[in-house]
Amino acid sequence: MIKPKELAAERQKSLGEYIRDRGVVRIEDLSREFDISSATVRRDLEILEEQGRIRRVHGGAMALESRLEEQMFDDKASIAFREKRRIAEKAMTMICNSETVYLDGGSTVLELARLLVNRTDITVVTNSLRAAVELSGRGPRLILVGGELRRLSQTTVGSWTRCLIEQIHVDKAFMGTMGLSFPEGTTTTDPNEAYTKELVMSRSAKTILLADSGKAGKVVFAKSGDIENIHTIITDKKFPAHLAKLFKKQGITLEQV
Amino acid sequence: MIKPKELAAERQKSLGEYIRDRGVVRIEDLSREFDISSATVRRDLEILEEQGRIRRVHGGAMALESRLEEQMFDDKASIAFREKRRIAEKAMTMICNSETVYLDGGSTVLELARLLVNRTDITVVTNSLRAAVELSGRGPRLILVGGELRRLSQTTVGSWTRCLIEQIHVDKAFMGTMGLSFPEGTTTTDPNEAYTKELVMSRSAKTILLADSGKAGKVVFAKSGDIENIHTIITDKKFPAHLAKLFKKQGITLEQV
DNA sequence: AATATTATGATTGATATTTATAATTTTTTG
DNA sequence: CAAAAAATTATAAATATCAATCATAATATT
Repeated sequence: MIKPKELAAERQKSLGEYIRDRGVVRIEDLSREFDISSATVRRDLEILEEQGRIRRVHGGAMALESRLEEQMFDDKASIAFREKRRIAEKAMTMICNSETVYLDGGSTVLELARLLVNRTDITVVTNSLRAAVELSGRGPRLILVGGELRRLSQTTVGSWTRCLIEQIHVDKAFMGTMGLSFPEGTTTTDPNEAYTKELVMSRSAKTILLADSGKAGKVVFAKSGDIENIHTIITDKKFPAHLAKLFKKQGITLEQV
Repeated sequence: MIKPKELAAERQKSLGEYIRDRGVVRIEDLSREFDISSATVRRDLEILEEQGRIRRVHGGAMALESRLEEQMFDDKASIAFREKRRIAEKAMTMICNSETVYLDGGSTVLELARLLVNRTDITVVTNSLRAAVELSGRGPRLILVGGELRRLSQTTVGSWTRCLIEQIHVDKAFMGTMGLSFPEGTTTTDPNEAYTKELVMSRSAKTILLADSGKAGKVVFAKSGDIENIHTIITDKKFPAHLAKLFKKQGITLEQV
């Protein structure tokens, strides 16, 4: 039985998938597995690298999917996905007709964005590229906040964001966070991101924090918001009681779903 | 079993379906299966590719990945793909080290974006959501222009875009267009989009227009740029000679690839 | 029926792809 | 640190595919 050689383009696709599956492969293996010369493997890898699909290393190639990004955004697989969705569902009920809302970055807020694809009555302002993509096809009127894209969070941050945010006013801002504690408030890893968050909260009538209990008590590098600026926190049942008490004492509405 | 010879158009339809079913086919197989010469197969494939129904590759043809997704945005990316990619490749050679470039919307410019995934030395400013997504993983420093998202083009437009664009200055702006004619210049369907385009061109040292020959002589609703503001036009060989002459007389560099 | 138009298939020089080999670079090992 | 091993790049030859051309067949037009 003579197996007809694969088409070059077809083979390159297969090669890419093969590499994605294994993570790393040596040229020797690819050459044997696909029954092509090492020169051809090299040329294919070169093409795949140009397309940004893989990264070539001495002796072979690596799959090029930033594990960090995957973990951060590998939607359904992430831990606490259920909690996050319930939190997002609760958040949605708080959006009234023809309101203008702000959507921050983070996986919980992204869940909220997904729930808004049929809300054509509202206006969404966001600095989250992922949220924007979710809502780009149909749904709310969508306003993107410009600025430099921060790769890790896939949000626009920095001084450019000011130009637009300073000119708007939203009814409700739905914010994510890395850490939530008392009395530090909300904290995040990147100062630019923190700055943008504070700015948004200052332009919003109400600030609603979406934070699963995993964030409770955590403090990371940069402060992104004062306790006083938060109106509502939506979290899950596992949120520590002592923290809940402290926040309530501050006049914050704390919803546990 | 001898089939009565099909009509050309009919056969092309069958060919298209055959390719969609298999995903990938080589010309040899199509020639045998449909009992036509390889020359005819090639001609048919050329037509099918022009219509954006398949993608031709060396040795055969491939079905397009996700037809549904593409059509969602009224995507013209797959028609005249070859011309568009060649134009984009030419455009890429014009981007020098550590430059800052602007990427407009449109399928040709989107092709250019795809070629920039490994250019970590440059900075890209764009109002195109799709270009942003292409470059969001890795590659150039990426700055998004904020504003209201126009669904059809997937670009941000309108007065919000001003806040950021007015504060920047780019080395080269790579612009798309719906129509290109003389003496009208570039035209597009949406006035907001036209406004944003003009603004960008005023903030760029050089404006490079990426326009396949299908745009030549077309005039649509809103004027998006004067002839005088264009420095270079990159188009394909089929660009009408009389228009080419006129543009060159205006001092515009016209590259036909 | 005569003619023009278009489609097809064969031919061929031009391109593109693959492989093998030699030269160079990088990595490993003693 | 240098020699050996391995991998990459560069080059050239062999092969396969493509695009242009032209003669012929099929179809449409007058």
